[in-house]
Amino acid sequence: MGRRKIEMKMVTDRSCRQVTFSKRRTGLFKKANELATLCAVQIAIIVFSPGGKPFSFGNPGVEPVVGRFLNRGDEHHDGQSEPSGSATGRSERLVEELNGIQRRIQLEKKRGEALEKALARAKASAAAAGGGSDSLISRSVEEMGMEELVEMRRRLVDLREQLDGRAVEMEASSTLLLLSNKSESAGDSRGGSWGGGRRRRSVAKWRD
Amino acid sequence: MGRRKIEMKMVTDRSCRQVTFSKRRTGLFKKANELATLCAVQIAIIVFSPGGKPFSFGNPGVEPVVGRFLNRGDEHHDGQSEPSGSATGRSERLVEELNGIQRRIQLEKKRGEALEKALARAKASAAAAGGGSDSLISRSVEEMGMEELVEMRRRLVDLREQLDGRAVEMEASSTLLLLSNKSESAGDSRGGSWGGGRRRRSVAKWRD
DNA sequence: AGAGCTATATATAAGTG
DNA sequence: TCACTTATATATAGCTC
Repeated sequence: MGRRKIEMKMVTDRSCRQVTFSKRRTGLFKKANELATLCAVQIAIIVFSPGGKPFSFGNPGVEPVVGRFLNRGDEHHDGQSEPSGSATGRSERLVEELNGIQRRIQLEKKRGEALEKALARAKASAAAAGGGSDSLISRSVEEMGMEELVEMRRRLVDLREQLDGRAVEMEASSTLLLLSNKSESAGDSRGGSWGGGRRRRSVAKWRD
Repeated sequence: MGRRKIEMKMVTDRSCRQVTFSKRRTGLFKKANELATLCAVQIAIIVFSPGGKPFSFGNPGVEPVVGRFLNRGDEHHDGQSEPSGSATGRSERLVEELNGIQRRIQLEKKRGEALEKALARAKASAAAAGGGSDSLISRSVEEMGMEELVEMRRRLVDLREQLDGRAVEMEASSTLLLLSNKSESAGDSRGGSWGGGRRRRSVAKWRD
């Protein structure tokens, strides 16, 4: 969206990263505000700057939205509201978190597919331009293969780095989630047929 | 940003509003993902659809970010504090599943980046044109590269399929786990599929 | 619903003061 | 580091299937 296209990789330069963060944070909040305005919905965004400073946006505020998400009431909205006393709140929240993860997977999948298509087109294009010789294509493919090998190696290294620390975070939060859930009675009646191995969507409670 | 400029007022038509919500929510999450990637920051978004259904995005997850915000927020905080504890066997498994999914997301992301690079290279190579190439030597390398590509793609496609099934499985299984939390029995074990619903594809624990 | 498809509206990477 | 500008890259409104 600027003079040049940038790679979706962490900006290495601290200064540039800070600038990018500020600009994009502004843009993100603006988008969130538009979404809230156009669709009259509750939304909350929490983001920590590279320096660790917290920034937030919320309609009508961060706490009401987070609270609602965490199932602590505040259902002052027209839509459906949790049956009071429901013990499935946390479960549903976890499910939504999982759904969120699933959506991210879908996003990445889409991106991958788009890239594959583009790659295919590029190769076809190169083939057409190359006339009778396939040397160009061969060279491209060859380089790509080499590139892949290098990338794969780097990928593994990066991956391990990213996982360290993240796994810890995930573990802590997830554990808290589960432990806190334990103290409640789950007495939900809908689950009668769970043991039978019903597959797919069972907890759909919202209409979207 | 479309064919026509729209007023920043609530979209009156319910149907249009829903469509707008879906599109913009997708765009917002995408932006958030980019921000998180480019600047390596923690971010969480929670939004309720017009119908009241919750959607969320989080890097590394909603819970970690919200928790950090609530506990150490410089701007807001409601004094919420979570008790800490150790993981149980069951939660450990769930945590591992979550971590696994997170790892896969990272892999997908990396894959996209790699393909993107390859694409750029292919284009550049094709554009540069004129490059002579000897069929003798590069032939073998070419074939190797080709095989490499084909093989890698196959594996990636497999991974994608697994991820899709896995995510769905996680959703159902987690819900089952939590709902039947008090009945208990746990048992489990690493290898098997969960309680009831398995899918045809047995998910091989990472390694390939 | 949900997946494309443009024509436009916006966001924003660099550049400039 | 900020405030602005500007050339490009993206997002998306309205449609179609």
